[in-house]
Amino acid sequence: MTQLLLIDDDKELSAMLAEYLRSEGFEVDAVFDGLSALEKVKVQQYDALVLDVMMPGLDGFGVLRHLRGYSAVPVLMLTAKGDEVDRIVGLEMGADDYLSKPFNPRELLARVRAVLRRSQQSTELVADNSPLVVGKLKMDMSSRTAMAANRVMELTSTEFNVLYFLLRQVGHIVTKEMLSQSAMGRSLEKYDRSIDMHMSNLRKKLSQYGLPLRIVTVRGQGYQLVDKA
Amino acid sequence: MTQLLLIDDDKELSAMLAEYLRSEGFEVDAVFDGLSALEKVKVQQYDALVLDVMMPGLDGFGVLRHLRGYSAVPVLMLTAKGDEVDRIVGLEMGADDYLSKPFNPRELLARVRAVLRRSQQSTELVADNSPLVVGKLKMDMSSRTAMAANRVMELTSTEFNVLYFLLRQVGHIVTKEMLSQSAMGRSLEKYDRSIDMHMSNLRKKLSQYGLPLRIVTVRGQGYQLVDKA
DNA sequence: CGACCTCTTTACACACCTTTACAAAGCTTT
DNA sequence: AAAGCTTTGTAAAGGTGTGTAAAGAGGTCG
Repeated sequence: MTQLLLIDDDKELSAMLAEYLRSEGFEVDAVFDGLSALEKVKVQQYDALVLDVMMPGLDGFGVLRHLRGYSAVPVLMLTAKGDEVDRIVGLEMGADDYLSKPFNPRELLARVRAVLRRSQQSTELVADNSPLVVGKLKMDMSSRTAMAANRVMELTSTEFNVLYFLLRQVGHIVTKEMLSQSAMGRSLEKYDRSIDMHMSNLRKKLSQYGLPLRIVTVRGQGYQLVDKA
Repeated sequence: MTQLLLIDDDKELSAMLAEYLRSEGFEVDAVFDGLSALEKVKVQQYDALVLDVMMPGLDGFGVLRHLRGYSAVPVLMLTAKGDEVDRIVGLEMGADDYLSKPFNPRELLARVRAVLRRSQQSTELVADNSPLVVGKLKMDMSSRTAMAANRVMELTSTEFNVLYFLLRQVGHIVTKEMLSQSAMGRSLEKYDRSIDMHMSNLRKKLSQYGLPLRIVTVRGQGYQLVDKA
């Protein structure tokens, strides 16, 4: 069953949308403010979020910014202003799609489905552990080996995890928190510089093996693997 | 030419609205009952419908329900004053927007345009990070690089974010609040001058790389990127 | 045990971002 | 037109985040 979380302070609209989405076969939870949403997401795994921008207290952008520090769950944003700029701000902050209020519920349904379809495609890649290839770099999770143009890369275990995670998100920013979780299985603590050191070492190895890949620092946000070719 | 169909049993109001919308550049047909409306849409393709709920015979809901069996044409509904239930029923049945009577014709115009814009937008691909090109400047989010006529621009992370946001809105004013949200991920606080400093630095770099782009200040409102070419 | 490997922490330099401070420009009030 | 207030431009100071060498802390293996 596909689980959705609806976050909108307009309770009447929420109820209506929830009912409509349930009638289409989704399991729907609804909360009416940003903080409740963050709490909900902590204890329950959702397939997608429908998030209103305009809310008292923590608004939609705030929720999204917080969320993107540790989660890649698909988010569809709703905004009252039919304003293109809000849409772009949202998308740049990591929303997956956008719908301006008022909207046709059927369009919401179509977009929720589209967002789910897209995320499904990328999680299929995740679930399957067939080799991941970008340019001259090939990484195989099942044998935990990395090949740089047919040459085996000598990577430590953590380096492998870090590079693998970066490679899966090539072209996108990943936060240190995400890297810490996925490569070392723990939360990032204050003054923890491990990730930085692994990055430093990985950069050396990338150039040492002549790979046209760069690890770009995005100050205050994280790192991004870039394919120069 | 954009084609509209007006459906309202009030002939005097219809005539007035039709004339007003024509003066704004639309092609407008008007009918005065639900059945005529359904016949009209069978033989003619409209870009949007303006549909009154309260009509003798087949009312607006009836028209909409029938219509949605075979058409996705954008529909703007006119409802009785402050009738919340009508609004919800209408949206649930697939209306794209609603307006309560009596209304300002200019608001009708704005909403018709909004509905048209949305219906056009909804087919566009969303969350797109393909390179953005304006004149000699090309910015690519997936590699976080900016090229000034084939020369890589040396930009800091935040400068990149700011310029990217300005570029997406080239020719339009963007507020400092929006810039702060999209480039730094936080709200603009009072006495916060960071954006101003980034603008100052970006202006230096734009001229340093010989780009024919100016960052224009719009006092009290924000900034605007202008292509001089 | 010591030699080796890996990961983490420390330490310092540097780059980047924000704040401060003041000058200048623009708008409003008198 | 002058005075007063607000907003903006920008140099410089201050604070924070990042790069990386080196030392420390565990672990494994002979």
